[in-house]
Amino acid sequence: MKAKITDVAKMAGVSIATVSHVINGTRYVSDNTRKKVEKAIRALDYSPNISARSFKTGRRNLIGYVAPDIGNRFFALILEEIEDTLSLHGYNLVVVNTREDYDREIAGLKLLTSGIADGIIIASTFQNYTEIQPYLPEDFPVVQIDRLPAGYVGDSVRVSTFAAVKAAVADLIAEGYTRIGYIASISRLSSTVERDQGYRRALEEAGIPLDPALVMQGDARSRSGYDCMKKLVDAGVNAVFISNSVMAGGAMSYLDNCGLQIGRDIQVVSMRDYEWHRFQKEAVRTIEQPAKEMARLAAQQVVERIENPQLPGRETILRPTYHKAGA
Amino acid sequence: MKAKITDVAKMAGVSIATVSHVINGTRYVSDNTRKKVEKAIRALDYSPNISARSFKTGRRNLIGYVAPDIGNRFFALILEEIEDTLSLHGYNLVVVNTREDYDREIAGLKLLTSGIADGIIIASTFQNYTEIQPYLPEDFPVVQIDRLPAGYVGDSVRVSTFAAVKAAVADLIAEGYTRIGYIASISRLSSTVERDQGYRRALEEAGIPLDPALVMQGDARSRSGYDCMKKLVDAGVNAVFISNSVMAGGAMSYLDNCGLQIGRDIQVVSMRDYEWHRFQKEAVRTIEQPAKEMARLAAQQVVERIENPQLPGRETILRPTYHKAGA
DNA sequence: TTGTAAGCGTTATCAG
DNA sequence: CTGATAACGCTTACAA
Repeated sequence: MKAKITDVAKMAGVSIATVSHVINGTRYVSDNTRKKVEKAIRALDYSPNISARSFKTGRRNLIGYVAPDIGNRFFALILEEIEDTLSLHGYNLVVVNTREDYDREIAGLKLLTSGIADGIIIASTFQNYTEIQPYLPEDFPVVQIDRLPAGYVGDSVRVSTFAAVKAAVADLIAEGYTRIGYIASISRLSSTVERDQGYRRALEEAGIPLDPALVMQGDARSRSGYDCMKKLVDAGVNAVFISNSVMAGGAMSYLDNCGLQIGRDIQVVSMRDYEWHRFQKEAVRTIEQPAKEMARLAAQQVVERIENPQLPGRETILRPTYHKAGA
Repeated sequence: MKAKITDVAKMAGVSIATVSHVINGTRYVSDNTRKKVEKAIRALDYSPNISARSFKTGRRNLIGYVAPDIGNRFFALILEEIEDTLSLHGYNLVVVNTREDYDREIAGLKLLTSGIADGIIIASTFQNYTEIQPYLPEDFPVVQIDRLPAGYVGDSVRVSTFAAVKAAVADLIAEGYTRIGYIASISRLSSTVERDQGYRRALEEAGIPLDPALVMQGDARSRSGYDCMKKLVDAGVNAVFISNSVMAGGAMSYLDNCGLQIGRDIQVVSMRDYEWHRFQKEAVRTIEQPAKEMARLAAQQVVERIENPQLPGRETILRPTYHKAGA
């Protein structure tokens, strides 16, 4: 039978209050008593019952990470960095993978907010904040990461890609490319919307009419990158902007299959959420998201919010970096 | 203020016991009372306090996943599949990333077993079970995955690669390749040891003496794959066996850099822990690990162990598949 | 410098 | 079929 605080108290000949205070360092205890208590703890191999403690204190030292696709290296990278940062602050990480599914996300939020977690970091699959708000108790510590549902006001960390996308597309135009295709990601996401706008604005400012045939709606998976690229090649593009790394993988796979060489036969600009494999490095132009940085900041932010609920909401916006030579 | 069970009981005009039983379906409740209770629950937007419940029951419905490197796609894949499987059974996943660090692994185990988790799935970085045994309370549900520390007896799920590695190397030999290099992974791991043996045995059975200059000790990271490949090329290999996907990425990167074409200038056989990117597919021979399958089985196994502690220990061994044409 | 005792919100054991 | 009520193990006023 696992030892409890009363056993320690009995053995050390003190009250349970004293034992508790020795453990938590929460009030002065004489050297002598402390030693007796510590000895008893060792002798009994005692460790506090975490469930009892969190029941009593209301804190579980657990943070939830609600991600749309853990299989996507971008979100896996964020996961890793969050875990790392949280462990520094004495928190552990509970992972919920929603697979871009509304119901799974809501179920996850319900669960996490029902007493499982002290706070949540979420990359929501919802477009509007009102759709998840009912499942986030008021004042529950939440940090939105990467994506920002419309109408949300509060803590968030994300990367603003509008300017970088616009500049990259403008750059293509300046070099004489005019038939510039675009493979978009899931349209309801704020991150997608921003990239849409960057693409459109660049064309607009150059006086190039938007050709709907060159805009492909992808679904953020590799397969759709492949399919969209195929259609764009058939439509005769000489350059393309791709909205995320996963689809870029698929798209480049297609280019490779039909012998088109990037940088020579076609220009490719892609968002880069994570490191690329070899081969892909040379000629592809990339807009790199500081994923780790984002994750670290988000983790710090939840912890701060938990430990100081009065803090005003903070919106952190990072900038991506454009690599014309590839990475 | 969040509603509690007493509020519901009061509103429905029943005892808290009845409310509890309605919620948990743990004893018969008349239709009438049930409806009253359910109505009150909705009206008050009540949900049970999970902390109180787990304090009382001693169950937290949380499983720990202790992985050596979440950044490695292999372990990320396993993570994803574990999460998926566990959620089916009503469990959530707590992730601890040890980064192949002894201290982090021990700290993680201490934490998880101290009341955080009901069970643990672990790919240990330790060679011997005796080193972690002190941190795993007797009868604590544990499933070892992928790696099997020496001396461990109990639940485990892994892939046996000895036969496949031996066959693949023998195949190279049969085709006339004799200078076959080997890039090994972290030597203390059971998974590495098995592959070592497969490689050695194949040479042995063909009567080829082992040339130490052709055996490189890697560290499971991409960089070391690159460096080891360089040395092997300098040593004049015409084929190579690589012990994991991550190092294979680095190794192939080197081959690419110096213009050596796989399948023509050099044969490459590699363990394949996860999907490859394009380009790498064609000529590389792979030994594919059923990572997802392994993860699913491990998750099911912890749950079974938790729900039926009497169950005899079960060791599950899966077989990899050899793809001579690549994937 | 330390002890006493009141809860925290459930579940589960009795009784009825 | 339902209700009282005693735990569960800890933290934290309040007392001394």
